[in-house]
Amino acid sequence: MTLADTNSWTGIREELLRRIHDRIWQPGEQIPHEADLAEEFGCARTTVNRALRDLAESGLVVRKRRAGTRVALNPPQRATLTIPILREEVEALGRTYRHSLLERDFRPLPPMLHGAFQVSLGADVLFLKTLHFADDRPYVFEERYINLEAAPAARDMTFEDVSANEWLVHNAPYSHGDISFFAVNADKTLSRKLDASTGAALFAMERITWTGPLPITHVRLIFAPGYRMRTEI
Amino acid sequence: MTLADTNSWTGIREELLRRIHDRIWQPGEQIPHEADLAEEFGCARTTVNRALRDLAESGLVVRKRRAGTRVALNPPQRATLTIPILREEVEALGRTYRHSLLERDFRPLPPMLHGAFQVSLGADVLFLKTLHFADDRPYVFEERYINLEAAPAARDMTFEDVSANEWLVHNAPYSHGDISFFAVNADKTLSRKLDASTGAALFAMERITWTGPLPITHVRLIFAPGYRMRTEI
DNA sequence: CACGTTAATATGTGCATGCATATTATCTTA
DNA sequence: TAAGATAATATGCATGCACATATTAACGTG
Repeated sequence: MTLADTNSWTGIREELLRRIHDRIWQPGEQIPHEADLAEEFGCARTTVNRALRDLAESGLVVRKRRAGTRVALNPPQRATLTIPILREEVEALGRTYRHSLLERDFRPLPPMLHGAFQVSLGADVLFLKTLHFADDRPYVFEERYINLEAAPAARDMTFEDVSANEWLVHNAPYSHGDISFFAVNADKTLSRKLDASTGAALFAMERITWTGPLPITHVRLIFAPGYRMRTEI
Repeated sequence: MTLADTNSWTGIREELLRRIHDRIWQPGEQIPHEADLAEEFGCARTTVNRALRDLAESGLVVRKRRAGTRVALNPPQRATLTIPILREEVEALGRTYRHSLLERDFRPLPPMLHGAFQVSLGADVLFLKTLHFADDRPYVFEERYINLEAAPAARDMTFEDVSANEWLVHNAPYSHGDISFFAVNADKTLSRKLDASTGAALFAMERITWTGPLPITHVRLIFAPGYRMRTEI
């Protein structure tokens, strides 16, 4: 083995990876089963299992009971995005964060969201419009709807000191959510707020979170020109 | 416990999750250690370990040896994107995939990429320009550079039947890579190829993959208007 | 021969245990 | 008292074993 030549599960994973990369095991081909590999490496089956489980998680091998383990035919690229709260993202860049609340009111949910974001009929939601800055330069424009049934305490928050973003993370943890990423053209408002030329292509993210069946918040973040969301695979 | 009231590691994970959501354990607070939890749930420490490891992976708790496990202060949203090869993405939508090769030649690497994509000085790379279709409607515009030192067999491929995308997945597996996502305005070429109005905001992705220290390919994908990349968290 | 039953098999998971390792607290000693 | 050695402790990891479960292959039986 190369580096971790111990019988650690990571070491075994590396060796299995090597065999896949070097085409010793072809894509689609079945690889020896756990017991055989355990014997070959002189370790417990549990250890091999751990390594194989990890490879399966990253999509490189496909496992099925009784059918065995085979090298994935089309290993999907699986990228993990870490989306921190904006303040932390800005501060991690070594810049100073601040935000300014542009609007805050209670209103009925706009019909556009009725499908994805189901609140009680006729109930008002809290609407917030916020501009986030990095070193006094606009960074993100945020529009947010908060379901007061899921986070009643939000009614009394001004969200001037602490951003809704951050407050919700601490006060209304979600169980699951949907995220989507897309591009939008800067309209007049956006171009003014984000210091972009009208029509500029802006990177945007939309997110809905729920706690159980109850929607918590719908937020759309539109990033200033030049923003890139990066990750490693 | 709620649903999986067995002493399975998933059941224990659910219960731990519930306690975090319900603020029984506050953010930043230290939670009981594995041995205690194991005793409480009447299971082996290994099982609790498995559950905690999973929570740590998703960023909800932070673990340190000796220091114990504590609920994360700012649980980062961690989203896993699955990026399949384009053909599979299109076919999964129930549409018919095809692609057409627009350009293919050997050229020196453009200076813009010299930083991120280091090939031998003066070596030519294979440049490909491809348009991907879904049901005969343009779907993605692709510009790709292939390092022939990493994938020499690419020199003899026409990439007319099988896309470079797919061919590389099968023939030049990568060990790691960088991905970034951003927005671009459609210039004249793009708007013509992708059937978009000039200036339209388009979602784009750039990806570099390596095998060890050797760069394999640099690709920029620009999606037709309206594209959204989605995932669940 | 078709079809349902049964057996074989590979992975999935749980348990008890022991040692490894990182980190913190405590105790020495100059 | 400050600094270094040492002990205590919580998590990390490996082992060996047993049983669960999904899936395939083999087998009967009408």
